[in-house]
Amino acid sequence: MSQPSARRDAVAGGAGDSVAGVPPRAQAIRAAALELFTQRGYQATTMADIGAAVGIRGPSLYKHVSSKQELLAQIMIGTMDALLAAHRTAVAGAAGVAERLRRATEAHVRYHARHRLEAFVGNREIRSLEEPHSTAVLDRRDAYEKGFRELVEAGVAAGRFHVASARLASYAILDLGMGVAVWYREDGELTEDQIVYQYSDFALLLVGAS
Amino acid sequence: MSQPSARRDAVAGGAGDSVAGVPPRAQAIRAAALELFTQRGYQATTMADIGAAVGIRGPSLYKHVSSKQELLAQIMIGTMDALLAAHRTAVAGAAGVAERLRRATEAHVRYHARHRLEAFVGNREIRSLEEPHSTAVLDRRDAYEKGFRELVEAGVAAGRFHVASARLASYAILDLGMGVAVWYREDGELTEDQIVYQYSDFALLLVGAS
DNA sequence: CGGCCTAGCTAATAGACATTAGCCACATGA
DNA sequence: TCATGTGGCTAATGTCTATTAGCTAGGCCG
Repeated sequence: MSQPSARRDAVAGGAGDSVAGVPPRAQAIRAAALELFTQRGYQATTMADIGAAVGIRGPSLYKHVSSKQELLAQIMIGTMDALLAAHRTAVAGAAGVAERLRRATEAHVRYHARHRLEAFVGNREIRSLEEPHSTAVLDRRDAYEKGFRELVEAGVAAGRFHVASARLASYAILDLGMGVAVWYREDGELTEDQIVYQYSDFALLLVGAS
Repeated sequence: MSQPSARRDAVAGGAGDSVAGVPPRAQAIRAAALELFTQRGYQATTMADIGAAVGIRGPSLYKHVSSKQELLAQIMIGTMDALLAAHRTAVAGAAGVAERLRRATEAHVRYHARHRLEAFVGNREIRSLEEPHSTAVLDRRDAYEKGFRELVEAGVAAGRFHVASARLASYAILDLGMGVAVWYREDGELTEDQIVYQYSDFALLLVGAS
């Protein structure tokens, strides 16, 4: 396998990051909601729980956010946008289809490790989203999957990759990353970089990169 | 890669199968619950929904099952037992560590395709389980993961596999199968066998089988 | 025929929970 | 000093839901 990309910091934009113009209290609420949604799930998390996590009562939350559903929607749409942005940045300016796939996989896996809460909730709570948020997220998800599939197809067309089904290979690579969000821990036995590079190697193996 | 195993039918025991001694109405209820839990999630599914799916009212369900929680627990524990049994059957009597890993992966992926509802719910609703069911399922899940990890470790010890981390490789293989339960459809463009064999090849590639 | 079990029903029970209403303390700035 | 906006609180409100109670029709066994 070729060398991993040297760019290790191209992933940002998670729901916990501070955003200009958004009051800090609202940020803290979003962060607490993210944590609780991850641990208990959206439906099992009450507004009182979220309030308690930031030291206030449930009803007081409405001074900062408009509804529980909006909290979820912001997390999920923000996550998909960050993921799409990371993908585009990773792929841009990479030479050759194998290098592009490597970079895309690195960004994918890195995002799922570094923002595992967002990614976890993003993957599991689509059913809890109401319209129009639901389609907003599904559209972005489809676009993201399409990006990977086209990368694989381009490699096949160029004779550099060898797969029975481009769709199957891209699903496999995406599923690998999503798994990371489930089990990754910052204090685990493997560092983020180790996982990112291993999984990128896996991706190139899967597509039979020559 | 070597030839896929010829055994294509060693996976059974899903929650929808008829089981001796369990009245048919209870079976139908379990099947309906499984479908609804998959589509909407456990919490979002009401007893009235499940009742409607079998043509009766919510409270009438209690003539057949003892609680909503018991419905979930039976699905999840039954699923894990079936998965463990399929794994043991697949591995038993296989010659060589690569063949054992291939068979185990085949069984894993085949179960997740053929019983995608059970597998889907089994993966996503652990948080909805109450004790002692929760630990019952987690214990089985750990045992299952351990089975794969030991397979990979045995291959490494025998000098047949080459991985940086046996744990990472086994997580990757397991995650691949779980992904199948999310997107697999019987009428999709790929048959169950195509997916099973492709993914088994992927597994052997991932561990660098020689 | 007549009792009884099965499996359904509707009505009550009891508790959550998101969200709204209305009140109050306090800081800030004129 | 005082008017005002902010951000908290408690107390409704209205709805939803699992589960239990109590009733009934109908089939099966004597």
